[in-house]
Amino acid sequence: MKRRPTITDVAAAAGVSVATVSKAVNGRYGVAPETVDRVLQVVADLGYESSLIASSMRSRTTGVIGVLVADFEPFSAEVLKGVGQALSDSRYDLLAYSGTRSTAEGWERRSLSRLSGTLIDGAIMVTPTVVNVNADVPVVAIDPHTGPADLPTVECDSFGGALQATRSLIDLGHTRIGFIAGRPDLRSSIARDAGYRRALTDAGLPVDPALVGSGSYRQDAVRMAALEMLRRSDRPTAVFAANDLSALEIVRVASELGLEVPRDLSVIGFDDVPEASKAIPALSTVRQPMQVLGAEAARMLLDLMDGITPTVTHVKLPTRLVLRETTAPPA
Amino acid sequence: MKRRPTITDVAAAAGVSVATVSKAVNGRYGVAPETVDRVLQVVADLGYESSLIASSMRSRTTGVIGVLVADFEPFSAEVLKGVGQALSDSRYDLLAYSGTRSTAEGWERRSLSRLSGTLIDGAIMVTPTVVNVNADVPVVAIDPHTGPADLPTVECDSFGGALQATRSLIDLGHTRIGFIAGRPDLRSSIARDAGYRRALTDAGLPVDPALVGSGSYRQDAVRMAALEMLRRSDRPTAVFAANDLSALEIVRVASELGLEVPRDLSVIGFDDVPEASKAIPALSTVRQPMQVLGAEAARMLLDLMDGITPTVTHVKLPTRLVLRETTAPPA
DNA sequence: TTGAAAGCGCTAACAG
DNA sequence: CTGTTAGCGCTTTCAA
Repeated sequence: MKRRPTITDVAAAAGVSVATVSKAVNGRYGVAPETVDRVLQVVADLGYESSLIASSMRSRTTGVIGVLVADFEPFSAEVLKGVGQALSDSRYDLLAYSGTRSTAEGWERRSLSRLSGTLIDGAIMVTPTVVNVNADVPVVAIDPHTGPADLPTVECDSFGGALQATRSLIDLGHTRIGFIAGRPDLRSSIARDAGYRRALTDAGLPVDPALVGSGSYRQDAVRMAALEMLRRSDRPTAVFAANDLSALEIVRVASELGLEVPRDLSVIGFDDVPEASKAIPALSTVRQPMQVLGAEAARMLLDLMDGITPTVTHVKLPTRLVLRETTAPPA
Repeated sequence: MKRRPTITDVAAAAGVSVATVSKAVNGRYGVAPETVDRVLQVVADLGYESSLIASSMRSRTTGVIGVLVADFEPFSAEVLKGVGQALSDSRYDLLAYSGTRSTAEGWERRSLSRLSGTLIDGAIMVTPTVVNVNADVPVVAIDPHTGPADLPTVECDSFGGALQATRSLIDLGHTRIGFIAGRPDLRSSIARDAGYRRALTDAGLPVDPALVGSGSYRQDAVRMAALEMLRRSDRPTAVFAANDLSALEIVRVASELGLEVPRDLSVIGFDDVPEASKAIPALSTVRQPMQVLGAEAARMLLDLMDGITPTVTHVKLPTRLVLRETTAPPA
């Protein structure tokens, strides 16, 4: 907890000006070799490291890529791993930022604004609520907001995944199938909702509004919706949830209500976060390649930053149904 | 990609000085209510957000906590989730930083130096190689470097875990048990090594240097060590690896060599990262509570930043053996 | 109640 | 080859 040495300290100790230190440290032309040596020696002695912040204020470029997330939950964590891997042999540092303080709508707008222009050379936004941002750096969105996307985006086939999940429930013999929706502002959530409805309709089953709850990916909202749905006398025998964390919460609620999964209730989630397969019983779900999502976004961003106009600006990756222990025919 | 508005833009548009804008935005005393209103209106219109970087250069405090990792691999990702959860209802933003560019020793020294003093109010370093850092903010280390730690630390019982893992192999009937070591600069790696040796010694088994490889947690090094070890005529019938990623690599190498796991070779890892249970065959491992590690560190850091001297500065959490599909009696 | 001015640590002209 | 100077966007005295 000693005070960090600044460029001024180094300059003083080396008996040169701060400008010379800057040049020496950054390997700029026009410094005598012996001066460089002396400066670097002092740098080593003092353990000096240039402040990323101060440098970035002047030099418009920092070699840092930012990943903006609402929260460090399992989904973002997986995406982050993918981005990290894709960037591991690039020359960029990686900075992940979550504005804990502003769960409010528009967090990414704020975060991006605060970091861009100085700290980061490019950004990846994960499940942004707002798509129309003003940054002075290239931005790629993963699983973006609904509405016109002027941003390059990477997402997965939510409609197809939801269709498949719901169909599998139907194939098992379920006819009363509930749905807990996700964040209504995300394009992917809407697609999952649509996939669910389509599967029912295709099978000639009615869509009962009483079996559609709004969870918004928030634990408390999911709990409330699940409680209401499962307490009904005509409760569903299966529920499809728009993401795994919601599905896991439903399983919890079911068990509190004395319902056994999957005997009394089948549950399918979406994402296949690590927590899904670790749960007891292991959660059936729709796997989306989260790490690939991140890696793909990183690749696009890298191109963008190199001034390359990407040929594909909207990537959609396939999903796959993974049936585990929370699905069974109705009792 | 419009240019981000700065405080100067706001000032101009509102017809006041930048100083006034600053005061209005930050709710300082001494600004006429109507001026405040006008300024905030312009702020909203322009979509202005103060630059985190510029602010942090002047105001010694930012409300941001930094987590410094070498890489966004599974272990750090889990830790990050824990930190995020612990901080979710604090007033702090969370910033995770990985210096991709400097895999070199001392990355955390550099990262910390570059971020602290300006950008972050406190830091958590994950598996730092260097423990003697000069930051001007409080720092907590997770799974730290060996050597005298003047830093508060959080880690798990690596010795006990390794002991248990190796013993379980012995109990299965194995007598030739290999070990692929981790990063020799980490205290936890050394403890795992020691636990392995102790288990063998306790059982009256010799420690064969030919069965101890150095992996350093790096895939290529692990591969080489595993290859060498498994090609021997007197190859081990079981291997304990200092972390899961190493163990997974060993399984891969074994299969390339035509050895079937666990029939021809038992493997146990350490950590229980999500990838371990998803692997085929599912990896037997020593579970360490990675998220709790992160949460615990966050709690300590919060105290430190509040000026509270923590009563316990070195937390050690228990581990638990999780036997899955990569362990069996020797053929 | 407001604004002018200094300065955080650093880089980039430009002089010397 | 080196130092002086001028900011980057912001906050904070201190006068007006």
